[in-house]
Formats: sequence, C-alpha cells, structure tokens
Amino acid sequence: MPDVITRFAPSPTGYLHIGGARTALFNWLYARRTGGKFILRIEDTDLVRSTPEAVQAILDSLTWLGIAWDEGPYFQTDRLELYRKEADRLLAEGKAYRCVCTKEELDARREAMTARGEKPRYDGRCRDLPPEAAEGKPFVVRIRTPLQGQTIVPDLLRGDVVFENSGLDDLVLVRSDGTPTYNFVVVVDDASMGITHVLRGDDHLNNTPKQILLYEALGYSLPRFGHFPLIHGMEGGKLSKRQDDVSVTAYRDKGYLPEAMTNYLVRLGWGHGDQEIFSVAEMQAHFSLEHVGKSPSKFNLERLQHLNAHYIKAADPFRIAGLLVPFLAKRGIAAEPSPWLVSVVRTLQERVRTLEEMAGMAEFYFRETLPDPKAAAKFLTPEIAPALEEIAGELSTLDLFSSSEMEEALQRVVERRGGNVRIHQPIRVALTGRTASPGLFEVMELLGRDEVVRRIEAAARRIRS
RNA sequence: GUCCCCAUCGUCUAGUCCGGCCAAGGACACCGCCCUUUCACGGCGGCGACGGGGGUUCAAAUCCCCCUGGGGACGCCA
Repeated sequence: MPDVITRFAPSPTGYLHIGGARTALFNWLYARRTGGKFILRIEDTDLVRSTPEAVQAILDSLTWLGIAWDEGPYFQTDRLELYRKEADRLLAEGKAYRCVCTKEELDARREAMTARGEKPRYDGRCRDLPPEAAEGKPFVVRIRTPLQGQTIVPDLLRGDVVFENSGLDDLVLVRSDGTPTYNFVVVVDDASMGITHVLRGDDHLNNTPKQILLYEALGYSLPRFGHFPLIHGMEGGKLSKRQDDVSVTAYRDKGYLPEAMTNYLVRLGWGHGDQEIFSVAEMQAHFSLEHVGKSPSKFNLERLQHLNAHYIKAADPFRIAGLLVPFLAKRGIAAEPSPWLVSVVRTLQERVRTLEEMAGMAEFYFRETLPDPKAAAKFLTPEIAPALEEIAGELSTLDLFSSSEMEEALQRVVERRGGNVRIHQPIRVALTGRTASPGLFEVMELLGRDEVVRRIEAAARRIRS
C-alpha cells in the first residue's frame, strides 16, 4: 500500500475546465512526487445533469494533458449498493434520520431566514420524528449534526480552520428518490478507496467540517485535507464562460500545446524558486504542498501564450507539422505532413504563439493571397514595377534556386538600377501579401522558382493595370 | 445577511513557517536600444509592489490586533 493515495473526482456535467485541470494536475503530481497512487473517480450521482459526453470530454482532456491515472475511472453510480448500506447503518445507529420536509417548505423557510439576516440552514424540525412518521411519505435522510461544540479542519495549507457546529447543517445524505448526495458519497468513497490526501479547490473548505462529522459518524479515520485557492477569471471572480475560455479543449482547439498548458497551470499557485519552465519530469520531482500559495490567482492569457510560444519553438518541427494539419484544414487547406511542410513549419516556429496563428501565417505558402491594401499602396508602386519585372526575369533564368543565387540575382538588378532601389519589401508583399513574413529567401525557396516568378509578375501586372 | 478563506509590481510569483543576507529577486505584458531584407527570435536596459493603521522588537514584507479590499460557501449541485 503506498503512503499517499490522491484522487481527482470531477462531476461529469460539462467539460473539464481550467480549475479542475489544475486540481487534477496537483493531485497527480503530488502522488508522483511521493511515489503514491492517483485515482480517477467520476462523481455522477446527479443523474439529471451527468452525461456520458461529459465523461468522455473529461477523460480526453486529462489524456491530452498527459495526466495519467493509476486506477479508475470509478463511477459512483456503480457503487450505489455501498452507499445504501452505509446510509442504513447511520439510520439504524440513530446518527441519521428521515426528514419529510418538502422542497417547497424548505425553500420558503430558507427565504425567511435570509430575510431575517440569519445564515440559511435546515431548522432540524424532523430530527426527533418517530421513524413511523415517515411511512408512506417521501423522505430524505439527513445526518444528525451536533448542536454544540466545534469542528476543526486541519488543513495542510492553512493550518487549523475552526467551525462552530451550530453553524453547520443537517446535510441531506440520501435524496427522496433514493440516490445519495455528494457530501455523503465523497466521504464513503474517499474512505473506502483509502484516499490519504484529499486535495481540492477552496470552494470545498466549507463542506469539510460537515464531511469530518460524517467520517466520525461512520467510524472512518480521517484523511488529510488540503484546499487550493481558486483560479479567477481575467476580470476577477470565478472563471466565467462569458469572459474566459474555461475548458481545456478550447485551448487545445486554439492550438495550445499540452506541455504549455501544464506548465502554465502548475505555476498558477505553485512556485519553485525562480524557475518558470518545467518539464513534466521536473514538476514531478519538485512539486510540494508547502510551496502552494494560499491566495487565488488570476488567469492570464498572455502568460499562457508566452509559454506556448516557447514550447512551439522548442518542439520538433515534425511533430508540429503533424499537429498543424487540422488547423490548415480549418482554413480549407488540404495539407499532409511532408518534408516540405516541415520546412514551412521551421520558418514559422519562432514567429507564432499558437498553432492557429501558425496556420494563418502559413496560408501564403499554399495559395496566393491578395496583398493587404495598405502594404500594396506603400510598396507595390508604379515606380517599382519595372524593377519587379526585371527581377522576375532574372530569377526565371536561375537553375539552382538557392538563397545565395537569388540574393546575387537581386543584387544584379539593384546595381543595374543605380544601387539604391529598395526591393525586398516589394518582393515580400508580392509573394506573401504582407509586410511581415519569414526570411525572404526561405520563402522563395519553399515557394519554388516558378511560383515566385509568377507571383512577382502578377504583382507587376496589377500595378500597371 | 451569516460563516469561512485570502492580501508582495497591471498579472504570475520568490522571499513569510525559523524577523536582520530585501534600499524586495525572477517571469509575462509594456517602453527603449542592439542584432536585422520585414516580422519575429535573441541580447541589453527601463517602468513597476510589501493595501492602511496600530502594536511587539535593537530590527518586520516576514510575528500579533483592527480596518479596508478581494474571494468562496450557505441546494434533495458537485
């Protein structure tokens, strides 16, 4: 049995979002770092909102990120028998009770409490109902929370957090349809799976004292708890779909590399001295809970972009070429990984931040695009047309289409025309349609002599007409 | 409203646990300069923070209290 067993327990109600991904990453890294085990468990007890598509999306995202679970995925819907048994035990021992309050009644009471300025909570009116009173009526099972005393959450990151039991609710353990609720199953599962470290988002800190009470009621021993600060959106507050891209897949589809994503996420809330770039192996070697910060961090796209640019530069161009194909396809360009594509990638690698940008910048390699009007107005002027024609002529006579040959050909034309003709930018615009591009001679080489001559002649013709 | 958490450059953070090495370091972004056929890459430099107030101490970014600010939770969601 390993000393450390962590888990990631998402609910399959949507895509894996950034915050969840980081929680998974931290749990995984902590397990790896300590030689422990990392379990994936799908919390699908909300039958209404859970979907198989969401399960698949979560699995895909984790796999894409390279976060590999050692066990699972377990599904809570496969374990209902266990929860039922534990609920019955609590009932039999008097540690839980049946409550026949209806949802409507509860809502009304909650509203009244809020209006009175109290913390809305269950008032406990079914606590001492004789069991027969629930006969024939729909009921939920609630835990009997102590009215007095305190519950202390020993948090790995924050130290002891003290809660007054009087402020805690009699949580619903089993719904009226017989299905168990989150706070109940999470305890039963974490205990039965032998989870040693429950590491999760800060939003669960308030649940933890209630869960501790449940651990005690069930006679389980406590795991260690640690709560990570949340990731905020770019405008502050929770990540919102409106302002931020929240799903991992959204970033994959925009052309971010998984290693950029994990590197970005691991540095959100965690640091190792001044180091910014982490390979997975380095993360696994250095990750520790002591260096996880306590304050929330804001999601910052520019940083992610910078890291992605870094990893694109560092990546094998063969791999990038393969990844680029679908991004080209999105622009209607049918390309296949080829030595030529790899060369194209090489010219673009240090100029882009995402694969999407790379595809956009690569477009001119595949088809002639009309020059940007401003660029044309500045560089494709009537005065330059004769020089362009002359250059096209010179280039078309070349046998070897190499950088040095092209450069000499251009030089000959420039000298013939008095030595001070600025020719590079006009050619660039003629070939790529833009004023910014990879090196001119690299572009010419990849385009090939005939295409280069054709585009330069076409540009000259457009000027004259 | 009640409860809980948090607080170093615009942002991510190092430093905080074990006060002095911090006239606060790195990175992103931004601004200059250099390199250069353009753009980028790269190099060099600049801008820029301990939220406020009280303590404790010879000494506080570091410890304590209050305030302020930010966030989270209050479901038959997870």
